[in-house]
Amino acid sequence: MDKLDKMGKRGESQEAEHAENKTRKQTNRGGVRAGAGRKKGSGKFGEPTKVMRVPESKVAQIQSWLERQKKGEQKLAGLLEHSAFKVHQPANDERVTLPLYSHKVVAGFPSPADDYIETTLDLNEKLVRNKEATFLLVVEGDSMQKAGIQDGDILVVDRSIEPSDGKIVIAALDGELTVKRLSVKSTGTWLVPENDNYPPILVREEAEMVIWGVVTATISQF
Amino acid sequence: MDKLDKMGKRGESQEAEHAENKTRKQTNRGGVRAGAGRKKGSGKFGEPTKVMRVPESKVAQIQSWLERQKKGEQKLAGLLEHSAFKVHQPANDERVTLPLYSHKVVAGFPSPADDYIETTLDLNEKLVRNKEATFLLVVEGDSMQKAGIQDGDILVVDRSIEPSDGKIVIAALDGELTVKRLSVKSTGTWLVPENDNYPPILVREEAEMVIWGVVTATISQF
DNA sequence: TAATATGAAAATTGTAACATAATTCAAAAG
DNA sequence: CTTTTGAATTATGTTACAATTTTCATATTA
Repeated sequence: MDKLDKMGKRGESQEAEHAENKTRKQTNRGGVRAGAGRKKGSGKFGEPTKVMRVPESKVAQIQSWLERQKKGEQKLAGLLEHSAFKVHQPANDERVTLPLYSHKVVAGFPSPADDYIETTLDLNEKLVRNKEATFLLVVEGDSMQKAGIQDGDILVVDRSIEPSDGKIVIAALDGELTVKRLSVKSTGTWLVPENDNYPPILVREEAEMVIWGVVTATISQF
Repeated sequence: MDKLDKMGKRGESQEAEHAENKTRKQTNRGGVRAGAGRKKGSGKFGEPTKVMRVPESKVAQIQSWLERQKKGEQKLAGLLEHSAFKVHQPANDERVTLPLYSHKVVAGFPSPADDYIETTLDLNEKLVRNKEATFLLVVEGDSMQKAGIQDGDILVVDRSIEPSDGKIVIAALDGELTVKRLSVKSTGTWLVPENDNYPPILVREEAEMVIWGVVTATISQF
């Protein structure tokens, strides 16, 4: 209704103008100009779009996902900028050191005496080489069980380490996060679980894989 | 019906002359029949579809996701793999050093970039509850492999926690230091390895066992 | 009679097309 | 100089359409 009304109004006014201005076109504003008109990429997606056919039941999910992707990309961009391979020395103001006992030394001695303290260790320093490029993730699933990565573990992920063959990586494959061992072979790039119940995943050319970082440690809490 | 059709067929040559078939094309095969044509739901999605406009860069991901959704029900294992991360409980500590990302699985369409910074976490605070009573040990051997404790791991041991049934403990049994799961049964006290290649150890009355502490975490570095 | 081939009907599917809607900016108006 | 105007241009949701696929009663063949 509204739309129809607008159309009608526009048509009317044009007719009126036409009548008053004796057959002269009234285009004395706007018009053909270089740079006129809406800018490309000014839509809500910021890029060209395509129409695609999807099952009815999935429409809402996809729309929701696209919304979240939009917001998330901004945050991810910020993260990438922020942790772009800059080495930063961790402040040692709150340095916590713990006694590290050597298994060999204490073997045969049933009491924990201070004499057997081999060294002291700060867990942050031990586990975090590059503070600005490191983040933590919690694992769900057992696909890396043989590598000692268990369900519920906290992974220490270093974004400044170059992903290479044999490294355990956090990979976003077609938008889904997984932890797998990266295998770069002549047969292609593979994401290999360390659990016989799971098959290796071939990263196809058309797939979109983003490596978030390399896993440097895993922490299991009991 | 059958008979009528047959009659029609037989009168084929006369169809042009006699208008028995009223507006029927002179089709002698196929044609309007109850149950003719493609069945509903026979498409690749098995349900009605809609067209929607999406950003070009997301087309491949959505298609890939739809593919996996389709055959997703078949492999539960694969499904679990895809949601390899869960939300981690935020630490209630004020002090923060490392970002802890969480991966929320939203309505089956996970978005790795959505609200992924859950909190920040200090590893020392996360792993050490009682600093004065905590020490670290380096593991030798694989007797606790199934518990995720590997050779070379760093164990976080808390001496202030009361050893009890089911806890993983550092025990000095007759002068030999081991890490085992403590099992207190009616049959006696046992030190149980988590590796089928090692037998449980019965702690005899006359044996001298000293529990050094309870293992609260294990750290594997790659 | 049984098995195979045929082709129209019905549904699917990818993409083009269309109608608004939203945005932009130079020129006109104040 | 500031505000208003409106054509130009792109974006967006939906419909339309042509090509494809599937189905099955019937015709044809064996």
